Amino acid sequence: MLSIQTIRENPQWVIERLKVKNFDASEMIDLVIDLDSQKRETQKMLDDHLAESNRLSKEIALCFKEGNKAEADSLKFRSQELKSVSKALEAGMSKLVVRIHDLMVQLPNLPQEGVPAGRTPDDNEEVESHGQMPALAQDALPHWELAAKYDIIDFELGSKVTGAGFPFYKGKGAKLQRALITFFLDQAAEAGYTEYQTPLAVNEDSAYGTGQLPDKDGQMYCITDDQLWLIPTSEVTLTNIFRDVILRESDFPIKITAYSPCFRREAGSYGKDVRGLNRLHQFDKVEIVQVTNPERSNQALEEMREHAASLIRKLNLPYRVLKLCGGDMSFASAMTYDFEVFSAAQKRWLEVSSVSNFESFQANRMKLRYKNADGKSVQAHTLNGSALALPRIVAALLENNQTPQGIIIPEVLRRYTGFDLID
RNA sequence: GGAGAGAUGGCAGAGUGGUCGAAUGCGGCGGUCUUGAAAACCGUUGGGUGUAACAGCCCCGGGGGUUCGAAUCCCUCUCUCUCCGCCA
Repeated sequence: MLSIQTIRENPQWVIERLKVKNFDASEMIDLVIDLDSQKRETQKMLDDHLAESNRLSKEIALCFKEGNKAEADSLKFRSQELKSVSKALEAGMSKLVVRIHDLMVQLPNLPQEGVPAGRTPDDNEEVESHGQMPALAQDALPHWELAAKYDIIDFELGSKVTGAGFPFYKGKGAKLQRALITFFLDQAAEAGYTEYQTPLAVNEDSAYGTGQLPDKDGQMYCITDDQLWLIPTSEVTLTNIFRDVILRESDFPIKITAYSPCFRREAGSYGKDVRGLNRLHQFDKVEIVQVTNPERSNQALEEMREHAASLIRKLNLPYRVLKLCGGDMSFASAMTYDFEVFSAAQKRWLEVSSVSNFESFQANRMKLRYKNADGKSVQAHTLNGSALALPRIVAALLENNQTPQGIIIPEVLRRYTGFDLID
């Protein structure tokens, strides 16, 4: 959520910035500003009435002490009158607060100056590419066929036991999953991230805090009986650790990581996008999160970008990094890099990581602050990124590393898998 | 799941209707003393909103109610602890 101060002080600038995200905010901003000034006016009146009530109460107490009952009764009467006015003002206030809030949560985060304008993924800007495209044989197989051939992933069994998009991993396939998770976590630890194991479900406040609610609830699985949501990423649990927290500047940078399964409904997806491992309802991911002060957050973003890139390099996969255009960025992000690996048999780029700086957008929502040098509490900045999401990495590894003898396991993973070939 | 107890400032812990935003202790910060440190002593020390700065207003787990007035009384929710049951 943007801060109301930003909107108050610079409405035109906010509108301009949001155009980069193809969001026409002019009407909403006007309305917010109007409601906000009404709110402030009402607040002032209400405060004055309350001040008078407080004063009268003290006077009444004094009258009782002096035994002046008649005076006390007349003051009581006045106080009651005041109170009914206060009640009306208060009702008006809370209506305004709700209306303002409802509008505010609909405003996306402002993209940074460097974010390219654009509407579709075609407008994203490639900022880095690395690695050789593998030269595969003519009869190279897509990963879902390789998975069946070597009996390492069973999609049909998942469909039977749970539903489409919930695969079983089996034998060397299961071990490969475990190896990747451990490899990613070890690398994160080496980069200074503290490992967490978090709950896999969150309450409504948390889902709201990172922005999944109020309007992205269609993407999450909900446990209605207990009003819990399955996490779509451990970003939700990791970031909500800091909900309603006031940190000290010396706590920065906070760097934390977690492996978790992620649950996504992915309503509306279809076709080749959901084939095999390309898009699942449950998948594994190692997430990295940083909380830091505003001055350092872009530096932190670059550091996280390099971390994700180094993982892909170590796995020997060809990849490219895209700076997302305004239209392709998420609601909450101010700057996002996407990482795509090339999955050679499908001949497709697959997104395996997304690293974002949310600046104070999430922090404002969840009241995450820190005390700066002046002793003022100000909003911290939050960032997160995948490091990395497993299924598409597995897809690319299977496809790119296939040989007549079997699938070759990258050097760095062998100490974790205990084997160097899937055959 | 059943029975009971509780939730107060960074922590501990007073406060059961009227200058209580809250005693006291610890911790933190500043100072005196010291070559330096410790100890001792003195001072200071919650959050939010608002203002040019004051003032004012709100906050004693969350929400609602009673009252002129609520940390204190009532209702409700959440959480914690103790005992019993069940259980990886």
